[in-house]
Amino acid sequence: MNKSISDLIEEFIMSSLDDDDFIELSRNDLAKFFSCVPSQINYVLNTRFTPNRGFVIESQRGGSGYIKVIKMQNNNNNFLKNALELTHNPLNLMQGNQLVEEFCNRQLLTNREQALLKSAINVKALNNPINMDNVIRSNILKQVILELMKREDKDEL
Amino acid sequence: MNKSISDLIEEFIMSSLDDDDFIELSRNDLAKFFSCVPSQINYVLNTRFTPNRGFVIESQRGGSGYIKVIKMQNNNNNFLKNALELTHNPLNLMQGNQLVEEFCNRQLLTNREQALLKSAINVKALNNPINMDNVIRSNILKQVILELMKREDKDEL
DNA sequence: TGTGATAAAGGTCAAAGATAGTCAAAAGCA
DNA sequence: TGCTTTTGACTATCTTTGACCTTTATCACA
Repeated sequence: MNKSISDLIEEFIMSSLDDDDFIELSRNDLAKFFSCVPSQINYVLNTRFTPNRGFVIESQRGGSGYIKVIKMQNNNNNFLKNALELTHNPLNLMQGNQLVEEFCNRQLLTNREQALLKSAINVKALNNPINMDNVIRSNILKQVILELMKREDKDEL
Repeated sequence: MNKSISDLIEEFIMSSLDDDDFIELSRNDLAKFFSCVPSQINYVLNTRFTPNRGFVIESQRGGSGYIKVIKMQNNNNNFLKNALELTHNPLNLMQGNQLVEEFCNRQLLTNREQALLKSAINVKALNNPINMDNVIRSNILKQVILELMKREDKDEL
């Protein structure tokens, strides 16, 4: 696959996080390194290092400013509760997929289950005449989360 | 018989799939290569690389977008083929659940997967203002079936 | 020492660019 | 004449870019 600059920046940050729970970076330097405009760094952070995927961003402006990308800890109980909160609002395809991926990362779903659920919430599945995709998607995920909470520690995965 | 451009495009994609289970291609490049309009690629994909013939298409728009043509592994399973037929019509809750149970009986889904999918198609999940539940339910199951046909694995993590 | 100006970060948002999808009319052909 | 193929206008989605905005550290200087 032809990788976009955003993909490369994502990989770079991701691999920097291999060893540590967080990294601190300079938006301007990173932009220079990848020969892109600084705001593209924000684009990557906003679309790829989201809470749904288990990341938190902290930053400071001004002289000696920085951006800190933090990998969240694995506490699945809170995670399920938070996830349930998320389903109170409509979720677009990307947000829905990210949530499912995060379930998988946290070993709450197998890869196969991940793939099946992504199919269940994809555009073709939910395509409907009144454009309620995002609402239905979050309803579906809410029910799935409730099911997961119900079964937790009943099955061994 | 005189071959149409669509036939040639079909052959090209087909032979690209000889060695691999999937290929990724650029709609615009392929259209340029065959000196046709981009939408003709969609025509070929829609008429020749259908689920019935054992293919699934995935794609992404925007910068560094792509089209992925995937050879299904499991498309000889007659039960799955029949199930796919069923999803061409709306399915009510009972019919949907029965279908999922039948998958489980035939060892195409684990018990956990069964429970998750039943959650995904239950009344609360699909509740929507214009009562299209049954249509959406069958769309969801169609996508799940295609995913199952695509995969040959039983389970893993 | 307090403070206000300035420079050096990072943030936001919308436009432009790059792909792919849809649909129906036109063209071709059996 | 009726089905299949070809075309292109319009739409949807993702990425890249840049102008403009906000925040903060620091330094000059009263």
